[in-house]
Amino acid sequence: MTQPTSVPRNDFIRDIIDDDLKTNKHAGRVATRFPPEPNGYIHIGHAKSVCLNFGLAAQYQGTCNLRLDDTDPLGESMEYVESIIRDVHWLGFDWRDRLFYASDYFERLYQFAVELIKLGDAYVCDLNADEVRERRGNFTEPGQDSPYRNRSVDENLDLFARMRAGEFEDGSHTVRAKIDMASPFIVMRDPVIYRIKREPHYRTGSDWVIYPMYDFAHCLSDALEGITHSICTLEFENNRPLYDWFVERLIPAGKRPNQIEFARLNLSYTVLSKRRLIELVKKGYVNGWDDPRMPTVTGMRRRGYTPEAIRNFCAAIGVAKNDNLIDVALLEHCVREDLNEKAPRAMCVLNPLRVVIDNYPEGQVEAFEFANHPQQPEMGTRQVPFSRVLYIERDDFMEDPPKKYHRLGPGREVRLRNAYVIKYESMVKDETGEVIELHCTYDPQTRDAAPADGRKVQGVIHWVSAEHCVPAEARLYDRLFSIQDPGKEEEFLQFLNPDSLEILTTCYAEPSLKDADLGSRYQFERLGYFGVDAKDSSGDKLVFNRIVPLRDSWGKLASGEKK
RNA sequence: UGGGGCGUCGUCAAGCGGUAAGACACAGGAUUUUGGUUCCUGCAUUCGGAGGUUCGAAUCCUCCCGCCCCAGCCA
Repeated sequence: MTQPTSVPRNDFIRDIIDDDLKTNKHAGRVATRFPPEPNGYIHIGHAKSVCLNFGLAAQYQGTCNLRLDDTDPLGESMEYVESIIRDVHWLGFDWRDRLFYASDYFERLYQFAVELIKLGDAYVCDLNADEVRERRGNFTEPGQDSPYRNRSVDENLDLFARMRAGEFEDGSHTVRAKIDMASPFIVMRDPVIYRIKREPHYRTGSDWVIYPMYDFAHCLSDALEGITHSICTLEFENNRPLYDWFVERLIPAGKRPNQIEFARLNLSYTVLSKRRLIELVKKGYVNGWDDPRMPTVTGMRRRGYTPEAIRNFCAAIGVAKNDNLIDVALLEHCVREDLNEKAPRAMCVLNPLRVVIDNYPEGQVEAFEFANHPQQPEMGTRQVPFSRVLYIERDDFMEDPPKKYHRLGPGREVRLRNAYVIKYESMVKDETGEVIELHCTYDPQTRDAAPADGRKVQGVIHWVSAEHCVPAEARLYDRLFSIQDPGKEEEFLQFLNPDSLEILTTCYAEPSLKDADLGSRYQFERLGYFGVDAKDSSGDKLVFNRIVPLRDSWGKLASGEKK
């Protein structure tokens, strides 16, 4: 597995690390970690964190662990763990043997809590959740001490052991850190560090009925793994005093990790809230976590995005502390930039219109050899048959074309890509008045040359031989949400774009695509980009996903008209 | 409302007292057998606002304004 060279800009974090290195704070080490909770699939927002953490480690010749932060059994599963492992690998990062689970630390975390109790810094509280909330105070008023706050160490130790042994009901007791009920940091008002929860854990089963809370588990897990820089998102800034509080009490100086926060990714027209993505999947608005409309890593993979493109995107957006709403156009730019270079070209007709070349010999077939890429001859060539009857894109003909339209219409000429210039002769309509067939003539001299008389033919359209083309299943997707920032809206489902419905249609591809390498990507000239996805293909059918959505609707995409 | 953060082009983002990088987007133009690509060109006299310090301020000070986060036994 290659470690990507493109890392996000991360100046302010680099400054911190450089400073720590200078003062020899962590004995010259740089150790980071990517710590997702396995309660969903990772998305483009996680990718930013992955690139940052692994990128920083690579930049400083340090290490980056993959840690599953599985301290709340509710909603966590092995399926999610496996998806995370797969997706981080796919993105191009390698943690070698540094795969960890917070759940592997349950015993050690328990011992840390015992130690904290012995220090007199934690106690067992008999208040239930409602009672705790009532006594927490609010932004302007301090909270009140729990009546159980001053139990003896021995009593606390005994109670905690009995919590672990399952003697108490769920929610009846907690272990709380004894800090300050009047702290302006709400999180410091005697936070719960252990709760009773009879929920089977996907890894530890029913071994435990008590589970550590994030604030307690995370910092200590970092310390246990020797993490030096624990990078998380901005909303944890308020938790940093608590992070430090635990670490200062339980971890020797010199081995204490530091938390650094950066702004999470927000993408226009995209929902990145895990809670909401789960809702989209569970309620069936999409076909699953890997639906090409999902902003998940696996969804983007099925849509034809490349790991390189995603990494470049993460590098391009930078890392800072400003709240942001990145224009999805930047993501699409990165995808285009990468695919433009590596995607072989092909022709395909989505909405066919039959064209008969009247002066082309009946039964004749020419096998043209086309370059797979206009700028990269090393990508080779392919054979494409040309014959008397072709299909062209319906939008490439207009009965009454506007001024700037330079494709086919009455009295017009157009070039068939890589082949001849053809001239319109007549059209055939059905009883409803719809054009169902065009008759044209071709100019045999124009195969690899401009018209001899110097006349200009501006339009170039794609085509496929009716007799030889292969039908394929095309899946067309538009963006899921219609407003720029659905992530900010409570009722985000009402902003589902009606045009985002999966469109299944038959397209007609050139025959060379029958042997297409499923899983690879093609750019369909004059159509935009499509990916070919192996996972969803059946038999010898081809499945195309639109990779880069153009701004407008599908109709405009095919016609490509400006304004 | 108390606290924690953040405010530089439409969107991101450099800048760290010496006179506003870059990217995307957008607008022109050139090349082009993809209306693609590529290639030029343009795009913040100004850094949330107002004062102040200084020869000099986006950078330092003061006040004000705006946005985000925190009152889960979620992470």
